[in-house]
Formats: sequence, structure tokens, C-alpha cells
Amino acid sequence: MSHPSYNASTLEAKVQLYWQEQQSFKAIEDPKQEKFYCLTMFPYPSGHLHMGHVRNYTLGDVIARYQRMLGKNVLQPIGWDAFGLPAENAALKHQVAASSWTKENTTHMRLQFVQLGMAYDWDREFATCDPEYYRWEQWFFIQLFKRGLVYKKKAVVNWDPVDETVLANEQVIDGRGWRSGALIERKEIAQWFLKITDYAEELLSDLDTLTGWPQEVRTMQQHWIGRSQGAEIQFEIENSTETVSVFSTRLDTLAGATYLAIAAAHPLALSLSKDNAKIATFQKECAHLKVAEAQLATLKKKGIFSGLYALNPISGERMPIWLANFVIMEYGSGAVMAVPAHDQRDFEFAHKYALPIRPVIEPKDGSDWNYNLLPFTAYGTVIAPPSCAGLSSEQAIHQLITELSPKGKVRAKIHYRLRDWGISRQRYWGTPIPMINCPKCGSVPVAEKDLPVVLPTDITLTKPQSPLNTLPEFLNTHCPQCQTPAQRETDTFDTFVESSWYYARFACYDQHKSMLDDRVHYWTPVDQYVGGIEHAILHLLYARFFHKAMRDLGLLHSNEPFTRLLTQGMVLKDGAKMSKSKGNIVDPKTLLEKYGADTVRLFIIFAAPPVTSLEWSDSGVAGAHRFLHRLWDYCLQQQSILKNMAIESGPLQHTAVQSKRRELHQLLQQINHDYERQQFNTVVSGAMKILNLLEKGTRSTEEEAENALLKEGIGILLRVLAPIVPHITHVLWQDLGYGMDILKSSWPKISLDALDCDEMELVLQINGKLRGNLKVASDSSETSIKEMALGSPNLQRYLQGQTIQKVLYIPRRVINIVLGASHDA
RNA sequence: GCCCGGGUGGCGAAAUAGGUAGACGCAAGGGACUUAAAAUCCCUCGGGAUCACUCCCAUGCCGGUUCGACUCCGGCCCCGGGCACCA
Repeated sequence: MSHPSYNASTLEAKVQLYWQEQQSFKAIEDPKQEKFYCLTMFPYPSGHLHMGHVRNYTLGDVIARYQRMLGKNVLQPIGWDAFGLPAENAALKHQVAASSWTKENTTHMRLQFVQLGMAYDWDREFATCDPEYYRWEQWFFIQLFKRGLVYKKKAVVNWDPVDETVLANEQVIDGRGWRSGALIERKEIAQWFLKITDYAEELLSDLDTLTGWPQEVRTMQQHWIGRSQGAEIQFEIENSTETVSVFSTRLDTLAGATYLAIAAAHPLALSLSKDNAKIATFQKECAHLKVAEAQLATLKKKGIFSGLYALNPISGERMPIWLANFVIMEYGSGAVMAVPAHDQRDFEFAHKYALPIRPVIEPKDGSDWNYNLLPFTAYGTVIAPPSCAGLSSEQAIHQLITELSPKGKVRAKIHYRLRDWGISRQRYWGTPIPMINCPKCGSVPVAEKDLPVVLPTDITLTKPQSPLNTLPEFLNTHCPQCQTPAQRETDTFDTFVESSWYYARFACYDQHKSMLDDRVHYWTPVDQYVGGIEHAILHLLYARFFHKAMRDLGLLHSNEPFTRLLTQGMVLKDGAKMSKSKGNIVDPKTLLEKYGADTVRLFIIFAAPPVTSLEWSDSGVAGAHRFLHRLWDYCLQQQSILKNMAIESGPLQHTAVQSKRRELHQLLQQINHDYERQQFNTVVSGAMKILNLLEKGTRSTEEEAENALLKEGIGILLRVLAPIVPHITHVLWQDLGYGMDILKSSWPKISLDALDCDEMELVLQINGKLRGNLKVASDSSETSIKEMALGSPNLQRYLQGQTIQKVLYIPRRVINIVLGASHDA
């Protein structure tokens, strides 16, 4: 009767060694087998795993292991998103090289992944800071450059005048640099951009094909791309040859435009500051705004008259041009036409500065509208200009385009909110942009034979600036076109560039002659991508863009990188995100030591559905551990019965055993369904219910039937739990004589015979309120069921003296008796 | 500010297609076993009324649709994610 007690740490180490020796998770291309590529967003190697990681990677691992047991050829790789700001900060703080800090972190985190029992193909591991990885990124960038998808333009950055460095948005706190405390300045510098907007239409329309993505992510991307149909309008400027270009979706309101608002940094505005101190001051104020839209949106709207007038293309009327702090150069043309009668923001601004309000649209129903009180922003009936009077807004837009485009004043245009992707970073720890600045030829790509442009790694940072600018051996080179001495680009790529194509490289990890090879056609697209909802827009949009660009270069064939997407919620403690400053961190390390990986995995899967945030609970972990103990003890108690038994059971005669087997297969059905819809928390509760069920004896006299059910039940239980708690189920599977390797077993099948039932229980309602239950034979007719319901003794006191209006029967569920309306009403 | 989510017992949650609200687990209380404790096992466990049978209330708030609403619609409150240089 005595068996070894459950000892997670020795057991798990043993199983992990087995997987390693068997190379259980090595993925090999096999065209005959259906593949399944499961990928969890690779981590930034920050030093150690936190609970968010544990949740994230456990979810991916559960899916990968489940698919493997379904018989798929599974690829689950892992790597490191190794470039980025934290390494530079650590390098500066601890006076170590960013490269060695990163390397140490990956070593530690790799070990933690192994301890968690992750089923990774470790042969494919790489870090984005490996020159062999980023050389192909540089190569790809050059291909994009050759295709005209790369260009250089000036763009604004957060400039710290004391540290003399560019700051990320998160490094600007209350308008000041986080280290220096200096008031930051908006500074324009030349930067490289990728023309993601060339793909805007496809990125938008292909969202419809991503049926395996959460609808919320698709909606967010759709709004981010923000396609709007409208018109570009040229406004002439009084006493000037220059014009101001403006985009508007509401051409029907053009006659009501009473002023123009332009960005403080608009070329027109810049020329004014020389002679006008007030304008110069206003521009200086605007120059301290952070480069973040959120700040702009919450800004108090301010403006200043430029002294210039534009001419309304319809009425010829003079419209003052104002500089406004809420208009930015980065968006559209940096200028908007203001129609205070028909736009909320224009209305508020007009009130503040006493600018005229001119209604040109009225409500369709002809009702009165007080335009001085509230703008009328809906489509309506047009009053002006005369050529459009009486038309609907929609018709007027059409009419004005026809009327004004021959004169060159207006043209129909589709505008996207999406902006081109600025990929230049004035940072050290990143992929060098493979360009050379030649005094004669300008910007020239590095010759492909000279790739990679290797980032120097033996560097100790002494100040918060990129050292690349001052490293002669990095900086000095020759122009690949004319051989003149020239200098390298010292900016590095945005780290989103690395994460935009790593999933494809995993398929071809050891290919040193090209970026990708034929294996990418086998493995991609990724069948299941797992990651945080915080990546819903930027990362996922950039990766989709790269995928399409790779396709257009013939590197792969599919249209989208990720077929199915699971976005998991955060791990919270005491209702807040775990963070050092809040002191509510739970360290996976101590938990692993105390309980083992299976317990941690079980708890984190059980505690909440994948997509919602997860509240951490120490006692919940203890409960998960208790369940594994119970499973272990129960299974080993049955060892002598099970060990020498055939798995298949004969037909069951005994009804008690039969109904228990029905419950077992109902639970299996629910578990399968929950695996498919990725609600793994209820997979765990289903498994708990199976154990509860098996533990409950039937008191049957048919020992043989009971034992057969036991064998079947435990077999099912171990396999449905295997993706979640792979170590303990591996050992029990072996010890109970089911087979050598549970990974190679097949997924349990539902027995339809077992589900058969000749009775069903219905709910009785009166006016929708629960009033009782009714057991009927499964094959009863609707009429007889209704008769039985009306005759049910429990209901008589409700039915007494009432008129029955109707009786509803919802098959297999509910009978609802609707009584007549009460007479005293 | 804008876009996208979420809100159910003391706690994490469940309710598959609009059909028994609270499965499964945690915590708590009571009991068994034990010299004792731990572990384990058994019972109770949304609120209120009632000796009880039962009944009423209850899924953030207000309103609507429906025979029936946690689920669908409208309005509001609160919390979270994103807003283009954190990753």
C-alpha cells in the first residue's frame, strides 16, 4: 500500500532530463505530417522571469503540447529580443558592457524556462543581438531601400539639452528628462522611415481574413490605420504665392470654414517668427511639448493669430490663419480648416478667440439649431454655397469635388491616420542601420558583401549618449559607390524591427547563406501566436507589414504571419500590476523551489481564463499543489489494479458504473471543447471533476467493470492534464503501465455510446421563474412533455385559478408556462 | 482627450447558441482521526424572511427588448490596455 510520496523537484528534473535525452521537442520538417507552429512573443532578457512571463509561456506551452498530442508536427521555438533601452541603462549604471549584461540574463532565463518544463526546440534559439541575426535584417532593409520603401525625412524627437541625448517618451517625466531633470525640447533631426503607408490598404482589408484573431485587436488596428475618404483642399494665401494644403472629410462644410489652424512648426509659421516676437514665444512654448499624442490630446487648446489670411476657395472670403498647439506637423499636412459651426473642437477654439461661426448645414428634419450654443456635427441639408443649397451633405461633397477639382483647388483623396514608420534611434544598443553618408553620393547602402555592419560590443558607457558617433573605427569607412572616405550612419534600428520577422527566422535558424530558405514555406504562417494585449497595435501591425514586404520580395508566400492569436491578460497582486515600486512581486524562483513547475503551471492556468487579468493568490498555489498530491496518491493507490490490465473495457451492464462512465465522457467532451476555445481554466476544473468522480465509489458489485472504468478514467485524466502538468503525468503514465511516453500517446476519444442516456431532466418555469424540475424519457414527444409539466404536482399551487396563455418548450432544457395578465391591472 | 477591453459571493471564477446564477477551487466555520499538531477525510458556506415547507432580493448603476437577460440594445460610473522612441 505504501508508495513514494510526491516529490516535485526530483521528479521534474528526471523528466526534463528524459526530454533532453530523447530530443522530444526537436522539430523536423516533414511534408507528410500536418505542422503546427506555436509561438509565444519572445522575451526581452531583463534578468529573470516574472509571473507575467510564466503565464505567457505556460499558455503557449499548453497549446503546443496539446497540438502535439493531437498528432501535429509541432514547432515551438524560443529566442531573445535582446536589443533595447534597459541594457543601455544597466550598462551605464553598473559599468558593464550591454552585451555581457544581456548574455548573463539570457543564461539565467534559459535555465528558468527549462525548469518550467517548456517544450522548446532549443536548437533554434537565437538572440536578436547576434550579428548572424541582424545581418539579414540589414540585408532586408537594403532590399526595401532598393524597392523605394525607405526614405529619409526630418522628424521631431525629445531632446535633453543637458545630457545632449534623445529621450524615449517614457524617459520624459512631466516634461523633463528623467536623469538630468532638464526641460526637454522638441528637436527635428533627419531620420529613416519605412513606407508602411504603401501597405495601408492591404493591412486594413486583410484584417477581415484574420478570423483567428480576437475581434478587439482587429478593431483596434482598423481604427489605428484609420482610412478616411475626403478631399485635399488648396487654400491660397492673400498677398502670397504660397498655398496651404488641408485634408477634410467634410468638404460639405467648406463654405462654413472661417479660419485655418496650422502647426507651430508649419513652414509658413516658421518664416513668421523672425519678425514677430509673440509668434516666436508661442512656438517656443510648443517646442517643449512631449512627442506623444496623449499629451497633445489633453492639452489646453491655445493659439495665436499669424497675421496672414487664406482665401476660401468657394466664397473668396478672407480667413485668418492661426497657429494652434493642437495641430502637429507629423499628422497630415500640419494644417486644418476650421468650421466652428460644425465641429466641436473648432467651435471651442472659435469661442475662446471670438472667431466667426458660420452655419452652412442644417438638420435634415428642418428643425432649428442654435449654432452659438452647440455645433451641428452630423450630416444634414446644405445651405451654402448656392450651388449646393438643398443638397444633402453626401451629395454636396460629390458636387464640390466635381465643381472645384477642374480648377485645381480640390481633389478627392483617401487619407490614412497611419503614419510611416520611423525606424531611426539615436541609441547604441541596437542594430546599426546599414547606410553610409558619402559627401559626394549622399546616403548609400552598405555593399551586401560587407554585411553585417557589426555593432562594437566591448564598450563601457560613460555617458548617456551613443558612443557610435565618436568611435573612429566604427564611423570611418569608404563610399561603396565612389570609394571616397565616408562615414557610417550611427543611428540604430527601432527594436520593433527585430521583432517584426523573428518568427520567420526560427524556421531557418541555421541558414547562413540567406535570410530565409524553403523551410519557411513549411512552417509559416505561425498557427498560434501568444502574447500580451499591449502589443495589439504596434508590434502586430509592424510584423504584418514585414510579412507582406517579405512576400513581395518572394521570400515567403502567405499574406499574414499569424493565423491565430491569443492575447493574455496581466498578472496582478492586490489588484495592481506586480512591480518593484509597489513591492508586490511574487518571484517564480521561490515558488519553483517550494512546489515545482507543475504546481506553478497548474495554478496559473487554473486561476483565470487566458484573456483576463489574473489575481495572484498564495493559498491558491497551495491548493493547486494539494490537487497534484491527491492525484499522485490516488493514482498510485490504484497501481496494483491497473498495472496488468488491458485498457479496453467490455460493455458495461451495471447501471451505476454506466452512469459514472457517462459523466466521465461528458466531462471529456467539455474539456475537449474548452481546449479548442482555449479556456484552459475550465479544462483544469473539468480534470478536478474527473478525479472527484473516480474517487467516489459506485458501490457496485461488478468489480471487473469498475476496474475497467478506473483504467479508462485515469487514462483520460492523465492525458487531458498532460499539456498543463507535463512532469507528473509523464511519471504516472509510465508507472501505471499505460505506456513509455505520454507525449506519444493519442488524445482520448469520446465514446458516443457512453454519452447515450434515456432520461433527461428539464427545468420548469412559470413566467420565467424557476418552479421545479421534471425527469422525462429522452424520446418523449413535445406534447407529452408539456402535458407532464402541466400535471406536475409541484406546479399545481401556481396554476390554480390562472389562465394559461402559452407553454414554451426549449428542447432538452426548459418548459416555461406563461400565465395570463393579472386581472386587477 | 481619443480608440479597445473589463466589472458576478469573503476571494479566483463558472454558466458552450438568450433558458436552473455561483460549477471547480481558495479562505472561513463545524466535525472525524491524533496524546497533540501537521496532513488527510466529512459537513456548512451570496443576502434577507421563515420552526419548517418555501418565498423574496441579487451578476457595477439607470432604463429598454423578451415568455425568460450575467448574456442583446441605449445612457452613465469605475478599473485596465494602447496612443506611434518601454518592450
